[in-house]
Amino acid sequence: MSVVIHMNDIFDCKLLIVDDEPQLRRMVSEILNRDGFRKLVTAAGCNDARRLFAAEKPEGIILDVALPDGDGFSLMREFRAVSAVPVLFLSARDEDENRLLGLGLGADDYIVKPFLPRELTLRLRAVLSRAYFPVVLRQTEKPVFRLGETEINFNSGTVSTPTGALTLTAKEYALLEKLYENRGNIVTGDSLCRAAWGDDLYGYENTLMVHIRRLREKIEPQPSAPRFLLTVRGLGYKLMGADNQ
Amino acid sequence: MSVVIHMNDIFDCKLLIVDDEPQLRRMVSEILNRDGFRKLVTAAGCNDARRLFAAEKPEGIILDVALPDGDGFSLMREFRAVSAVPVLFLSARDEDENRLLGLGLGADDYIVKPFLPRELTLRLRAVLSRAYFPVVLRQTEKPVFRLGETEINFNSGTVSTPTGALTLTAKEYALLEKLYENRGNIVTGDSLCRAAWGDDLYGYENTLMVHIRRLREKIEPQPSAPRFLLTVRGLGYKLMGADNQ
DNA sequence: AGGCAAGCTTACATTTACCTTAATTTTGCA
DNA sequence: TGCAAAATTAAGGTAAATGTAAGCTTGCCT
Repeated sequence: MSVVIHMNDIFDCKLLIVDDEPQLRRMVSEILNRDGFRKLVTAAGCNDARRLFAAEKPEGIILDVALPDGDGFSLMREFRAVSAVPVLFLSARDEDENRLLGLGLGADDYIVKPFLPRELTLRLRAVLSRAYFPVVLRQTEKPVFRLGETEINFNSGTVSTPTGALTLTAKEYALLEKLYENRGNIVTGDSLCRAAWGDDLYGYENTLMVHIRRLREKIEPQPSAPRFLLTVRGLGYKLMGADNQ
Repeated sequence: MSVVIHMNDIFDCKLLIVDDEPQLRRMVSEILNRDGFRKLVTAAGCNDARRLFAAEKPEGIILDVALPDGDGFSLMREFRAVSAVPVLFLSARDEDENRLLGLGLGADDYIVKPFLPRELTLRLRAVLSRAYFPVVLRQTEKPVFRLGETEINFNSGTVSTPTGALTLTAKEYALLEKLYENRGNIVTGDSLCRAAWGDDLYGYENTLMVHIRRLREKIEPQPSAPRFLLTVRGLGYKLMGADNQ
């Protein structure tokens, strides 16, 4: 449980993405956003990056090695001169790999393009965890989510209703978290399964439904007539956002 | 911001699995299916594979090195002569490994049997990602689409009109998505059917019309006099683009 | 004009995806 | 080890989504 809470706080980090290719900027943004990072800032070049670094004070940087108006290595040295912000490099070819290793710049990690979305997220999480471990421990506040009369607290994994407080089980927590991250949007059953059981599950279709049912029993005033956790027949499930979309 | 609710990515790739052992065919199919790949075609030998390659036009191939009526290497050369389809080899023994590496055939990757389910999926995903990088990029964006007063949100699968919000069913979603992807252009009835029912549909002509009608009821202010989802007699249907083309 | 084919509409039948409950198995913990 | 909580499996039920059919309308061609 504590691990989950710890991970959740990593996602609050403000990240600066520096790449000259708009496509790649958008892709990285989408991957990270989809995987839970909410505070993303992008820069197209060194000058942009310097300005945003000063203005936004990001807590993590994803940095392309090759930039049109300079290079990632020297940019990182600048940043490192004034802050210990963790940096994750994106390098286009293996040849950069040697430079990264050899220069001993203190890059926290690097990824060679093309990369798997999952890999980016995993490495970034690792980098941020290492850097902010002591801080993160203290920063255990996560916003409470309201659904009508019921309040969901992801820090404690509890749901408080007018009739009392309940605690979520591990699977319930995982499912609700995934739904919450995509609140307002449809989440496929497949996606939910992966969130709760990982990529390698071989189980009955029904299992997910039973868990959804139990979750509804905890968060819905009337589980049989759900108002917040809706099923979208043929597509998946959807948790209502604050704006009821 | 936008969350991909469909598997609009590498999981949409049609895959051809070539292996002479029925057991292995089934196992690979099950692993891939379980991990999210939905379009799987299997072949028992070279001839089968050739036929299916021509008929199905797979977007990825998993190919056993040893086949009863030929060998995987030459089969791949044939495929590669006419297409850049990514190929993932399954080799029974380590000795094949040297050949794979040495021949420089351009195999995208290979796995030595026996392998972990997870490894197969991961390597395949990597192979497909590399191959379809630009395609995947384009498909991950799902902005909100406006048609006059009505707004279509593909993320939440909802249509909001001046009189309230409606949700799309699975078939309606599939059809509208296809029309949206080709907005401004005519989409044949056949193409729409394939989008909603897959390649193997046996049904009444009428079915599509009924669904189009239902869709119109949700997105058109006046379903009987459509302004956005037009029928093009003898050809198909057309969804108006933002510029009403 | 009139006939024909393509498409529309409506009501009804059927299917399938999902729900529900309960029994069974597994897991976590003392 | 044994108990309690959680997770999974299983079976039967249900309604929304989908499919079917039959009669109707529209546009096109001779």
